[in-house]
Amino acid sequence: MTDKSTTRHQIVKAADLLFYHQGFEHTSFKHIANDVKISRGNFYYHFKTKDDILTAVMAQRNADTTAMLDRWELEGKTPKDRIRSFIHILITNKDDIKRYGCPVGTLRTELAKLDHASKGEATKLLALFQAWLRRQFEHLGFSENADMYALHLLARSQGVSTLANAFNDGHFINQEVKLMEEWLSHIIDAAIHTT
Amino acid sequence: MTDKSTTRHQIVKAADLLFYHQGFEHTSFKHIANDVKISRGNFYYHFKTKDDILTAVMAQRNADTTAMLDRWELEGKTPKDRIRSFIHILITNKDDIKRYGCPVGTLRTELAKLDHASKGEATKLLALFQAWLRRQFEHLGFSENADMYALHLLARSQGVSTLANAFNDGHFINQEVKLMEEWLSHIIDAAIHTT
DNA sequence: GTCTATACGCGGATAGAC
DNA sequence: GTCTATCCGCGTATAGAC
Repeated sequence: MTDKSTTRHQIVKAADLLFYHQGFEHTSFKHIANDVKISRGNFYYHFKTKDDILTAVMAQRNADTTAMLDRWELEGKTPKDRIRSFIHILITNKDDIKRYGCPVGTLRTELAKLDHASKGEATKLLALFQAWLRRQFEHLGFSENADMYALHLLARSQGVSTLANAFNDGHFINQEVKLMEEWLSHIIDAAIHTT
Repeated sequence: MTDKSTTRHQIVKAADLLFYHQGFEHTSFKHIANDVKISRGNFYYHFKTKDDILTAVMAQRNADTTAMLDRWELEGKTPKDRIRSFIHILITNKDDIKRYGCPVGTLRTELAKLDHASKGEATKLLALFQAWLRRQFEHLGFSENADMYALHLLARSQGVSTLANAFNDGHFINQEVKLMEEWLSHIIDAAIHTT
């Protein structure tokens, strides 16, 4: 665990938020410097280039996401509970999603368009969720369809974020979360009745 | 119908593609000028600012989308057929979606982050699809849930585009299109059995 | 470790010749 | 209607004082 009070960490934290809120390319050193309350020149003591900041942001996100998935793994008693933890981040982060969309999806899309060196890291973040979900579905007994279900759920979550942001609609999130939970219950029930 | 051979129209067409492929902010006059093969200065005879170009692009997209929806309306014999036309653009545009995501969704997300004046126009484009889908569901007899179904389908389409782009996965598109068609048949069947 | 001053290039935008 | 030349501000990045 790195010390969270260091200037370096404050830069990473501020940059992460700004990249999420305004986009990576649009965010300048000036923006970050204002938030962290340091001078623009001071930056280059901590990071050589803007891309280096992005690299640090991606590493931090990766660590945070991994920690969150581990936590869900511990807290959820059943795979179904754990998958519901995933579905419910849409509710937990509702306000941010309405305002800025999904932090993972939107940044990845931007970096892909810029053909940025870190776009692979951004995709890894999505893959982290995908692999975790797949494991949960496997534990539910879906050996064959686990991967399909994981991607399906991830896609629905992305779509909900995109539209909730576009129409600034929190009610829609609640509605879709309910549908996802029903879908989850349904495929589990259907599997039981087949065996 | 405006003359498609004019320089003005060529600029709009080139800009539209570049905004889609590389993003609006990242695209410079140089990029567009290279594609259209005119000098940078010549631009300002046709458009006063970069934002003016975007406005023209959005107007063109709006017209094109409206025309496409009208065409689907005529070609589809039943509302179900028409909704399937919507679902199938994912297949039709598969290659572009894999490479660049959904043109409507990704540009809208970018403009929202930039808090750009045209972000409302971009949202209107999504709303065009939404209203059209809602009407189809209403024609199917869903008076109460028509809006929910329209948003649901739109969200799934957005999510599929996002992930197909992230994982560069065309097979996933086929898979999800099939699931959407099954979902459509299912809600129609369920409604019949209730009445 | 943090600051100020500054170099440098790029992108948007203007002026004016042809 | 298209061109070249040019201005200007901003953003990244560097140098060097404190």
